[in-house]
Amino acid sequence: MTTIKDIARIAQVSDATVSRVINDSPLVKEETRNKVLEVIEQLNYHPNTLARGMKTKKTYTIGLLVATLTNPFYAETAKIVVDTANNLGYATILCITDNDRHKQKEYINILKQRKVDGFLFASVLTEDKAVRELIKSGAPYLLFNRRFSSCQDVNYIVLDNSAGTYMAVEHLIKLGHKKIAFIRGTHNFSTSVERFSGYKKALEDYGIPYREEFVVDGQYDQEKTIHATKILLNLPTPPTAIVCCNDLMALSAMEVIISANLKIPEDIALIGFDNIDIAGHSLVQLTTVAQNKSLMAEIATQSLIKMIEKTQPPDQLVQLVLKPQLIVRKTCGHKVAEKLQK
Amino acid sequence: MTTIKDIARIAQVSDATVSRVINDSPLVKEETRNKVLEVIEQLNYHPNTLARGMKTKKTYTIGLLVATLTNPFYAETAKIVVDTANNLGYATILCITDNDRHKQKEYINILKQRKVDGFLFASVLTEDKAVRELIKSGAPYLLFNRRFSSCQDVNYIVLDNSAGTYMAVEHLIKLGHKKIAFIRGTHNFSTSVERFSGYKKALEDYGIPYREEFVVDGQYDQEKTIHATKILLNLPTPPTAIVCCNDLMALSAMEVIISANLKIPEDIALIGFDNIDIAGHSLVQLTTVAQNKSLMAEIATQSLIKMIEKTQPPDQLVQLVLKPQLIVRKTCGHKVAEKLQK
DNA sequence: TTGTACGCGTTATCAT
DNA sequence: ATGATAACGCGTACAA
Repeated sequence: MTTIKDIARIAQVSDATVSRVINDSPLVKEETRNKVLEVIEQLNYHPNTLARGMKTKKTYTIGLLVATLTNPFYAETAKIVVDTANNLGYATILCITDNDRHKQKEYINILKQRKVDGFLFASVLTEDKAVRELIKSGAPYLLFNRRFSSCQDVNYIVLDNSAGTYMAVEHLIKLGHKKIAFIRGTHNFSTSVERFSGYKKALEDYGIPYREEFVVDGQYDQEKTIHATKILLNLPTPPTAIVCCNDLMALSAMEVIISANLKIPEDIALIGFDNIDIAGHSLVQLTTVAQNKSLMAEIATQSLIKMIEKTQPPDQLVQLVLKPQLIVRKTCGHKVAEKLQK
Repeated sequence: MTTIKDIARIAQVSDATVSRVINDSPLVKEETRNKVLEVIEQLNYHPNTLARGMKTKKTYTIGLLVATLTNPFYAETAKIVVDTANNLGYATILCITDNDRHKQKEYINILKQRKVDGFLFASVLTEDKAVRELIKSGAPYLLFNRRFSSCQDVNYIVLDNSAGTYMAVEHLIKLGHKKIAFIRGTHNFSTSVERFSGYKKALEDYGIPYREEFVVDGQYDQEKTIHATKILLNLPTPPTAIVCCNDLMALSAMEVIISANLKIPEDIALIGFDNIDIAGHSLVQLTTVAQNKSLMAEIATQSLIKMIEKTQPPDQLVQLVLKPQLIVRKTCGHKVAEKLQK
């Protein structure tokens, strides 16, 4: 392993000079700079980030904590984070929490030991002691996609999830639907909670009574969603439309509806959330609420790094709520048939 | 930031003793050990991995280089790698290469500077100078999923891709198909090359002449696959079956076939490769070649870490070729209609 | 413009 | 069983 000393020896200068060259210090003669650069090139020398980090207290590394990668939303998100961070000179340590508090806590410790410069949480639960403590410790961090239920003093960038489902339900109502069901996600994800509240608010605003039997739990889980959908279909008066907390759940609901020999959208309209790639496939054509994932992930990464580099005043909170967009495809059809309106 | 010295001072022992406690050395009296542990607990002390790495030359970090995360195959793979590594005490730095030589080279340098203990390449091209050099330098590494075209002295774990398409084509032939097309992937991915050779071999073994016009380029790209499929459908004598180099391409081909008002499998049978989640969806029901991604990723990670920890003799190559499995679903149907057989 | 010397937090070697 | 000290590779204050 070649070190700064090897370079110094061969270039016949001191370690300090080599260090200056590496760090683009202006206090070095053009001539010696070139001589040093030459040797660096020759020996294919690369400074040791660890040693550098010991002095500077900077590792140029961030930690990204996501619940899962099998949900395309997080996969796409992670890609943007890694790319953006890399462009700004930061490496990304990936941690997969499975929505498990303990795993997340463990990962936080690992990242702390590795002295990462900042923490990017894509999937916090509605409350989390370990994350709160980390925040209190003053470490640069940012929550995105999901946030706490109480977030006054917390940095976050999220979608206006409530507005998203509101638009979806509104769209269905304008299509003539009155019996609109909702398949919920997990109760301790802010996305899920907020999407549910948007559903309720839209019903309320349009004077449609809230019916408890139309709200079932899918918990972002395939099995549970299948079960929940079956319950909806077997209701004495089943819904004419179903809004799902995300696309993956809508996909599962779709399977149940089809195997019950019902037609989408003729018998049942369906709307998802996230606009994952497959939702646009001609076989699927899922109406859904889109969020600009790339933008969110990019801004999140940039903001975090600004915080790290103190470009942004440390006491100033980052709190951003992005607007969703309804993507109308085939699964909610046009006007609903008269017979279903009753 | 609390360091080993703080602990030592408060516990009234030397740094060395604290270090011994941290590293579970037997050479420390039970009494003092407890005293130290208590202080560690109190101050919530965590050893600095960087400083440790400086001495031990071990960072307990690996680099994972994947082409993309938007392909579910890599997303699932990355999840397993991260989990497996974590269980063995290693963190994972994620790098996304976009199949770009230069990006990959840049990432290799970044990882070298960070002194990662090993490199896991999920998506090398059929040849790559930067990777070859890394290998020559003696760093622990493992190629998986894709490998070089010439691999005598290289560690790799891959699927028997050739056997995979062979099984697919064989299945189609036994169903009565004779006009079987193949949509190729990118020429400099070993997966693509090997899958193509399996296609050719099956035709040969069953005495079906190879037809150049039946082989088109999809290059693992949506647009290109759509274009390629259109070409196939517009042939004077179009194929009765299409084998795609992966599921994502099959999904795209499917869109074209459907929008041409052709039926799958009645008019055209379709087979993919990878068995991504969505392939099993009731709307899709794609026949495909499955590989045990999880197993491959897990073995790969474990093998790499064995190499790092020298549990495995360093001169012994890891070369593993896993067997694929044909998953028969609806997109290739039963016996093909007489009229198509001609 | 350049060099010397120290310290970052830890482990390892040598004493004791 | 424990402590003092050097070393890992680098950056930087200070001196020259």
